[in-house]
Amino acid sequence: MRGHHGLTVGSRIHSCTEMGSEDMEEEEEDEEEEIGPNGENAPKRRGPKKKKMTKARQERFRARRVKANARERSRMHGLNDALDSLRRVMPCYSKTQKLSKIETLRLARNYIWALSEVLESGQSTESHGFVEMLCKGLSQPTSNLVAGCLQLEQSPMILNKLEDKCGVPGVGGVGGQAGHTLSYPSPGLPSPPYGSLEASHLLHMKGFKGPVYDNPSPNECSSGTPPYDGPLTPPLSISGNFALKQETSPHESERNYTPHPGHHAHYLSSHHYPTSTSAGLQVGPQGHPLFQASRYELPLDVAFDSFTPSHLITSQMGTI
DNA sequence: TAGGCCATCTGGTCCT
DNA sequence: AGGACCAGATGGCCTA
Repeated sequence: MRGHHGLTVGSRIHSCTEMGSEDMEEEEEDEEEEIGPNGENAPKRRGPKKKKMTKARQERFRARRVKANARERSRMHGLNDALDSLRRVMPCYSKTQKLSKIETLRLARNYIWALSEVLESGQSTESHGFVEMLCKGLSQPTSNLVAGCLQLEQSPMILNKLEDKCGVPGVGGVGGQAGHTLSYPSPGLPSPPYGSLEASHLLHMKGFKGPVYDNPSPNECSSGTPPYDGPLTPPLSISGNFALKQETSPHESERNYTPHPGHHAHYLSSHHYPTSTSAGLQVGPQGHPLFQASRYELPLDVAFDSFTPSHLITSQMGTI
């Protein structure tokens, strides 16, 4: 069984300190008589004798450990690079305000799920359901971010649609209870600082030919991962491949997810969304999670334009 | 100060 | 034997 650990914290720490100490050299080579739980002599330990930890062995062990640490580090860096690549093709991408790892994975899952639904059932990417799918299971700040990106990109008509469906006002033009109002001079087109679009994101809007990698990691190339060069391929069996029920795992529900403060660390303080309820993320008839946010703010460089479902779909399916 | 997130170290396990 | 992968532990950073 891979990854199973029988060691307790104490024993591990103990073994660590032991390994690092000079006492290792004094490790007994002779086999002691072990006493069993009932006082009887326990059978002598079988297997190869524990080799004496000489200075040389200790040094070799240390060198091996250092090498292993370096490998592990670069492995994790590769993993993080891959995660970053994933972030870049997510509905919302911000260089300064990165989604956490877990939120990135959740959003990715939802994104695939939502796009699959679009392809299978022809559901509109601007529909309420699409937003719901995207936000399902995400923390409130993240779902707000995603929904906010969507809102920024969508027309007032969509906002109205959401209003109608949710029975709550859209985020864009409603005065917040807290006195913070996010208003857009021209709907769909953000005013500065939202105008700080990155070139890669502009591509989403004009003839997008697939996800853009700003700076492909050498690790990804070397790791044998082929660069993305085609349209997203929906799963053949959507219902079968995805847990459409979107059940929250016991672990997840136990977590009682709390928004990470950092998620809005760099947001504009003047752009808050109104509070609706603090009931948590509940997608459904009772309302869209977007509007249950206690607060919503956008990061300065949020790539709201990268989330343009219709652009994405049409560009990846139609223009290729 | 508590809690969330992250990077790193570490030892165990599996695989080549 | 050595590398990859995994998960636990730990400490740092940040924010409410």
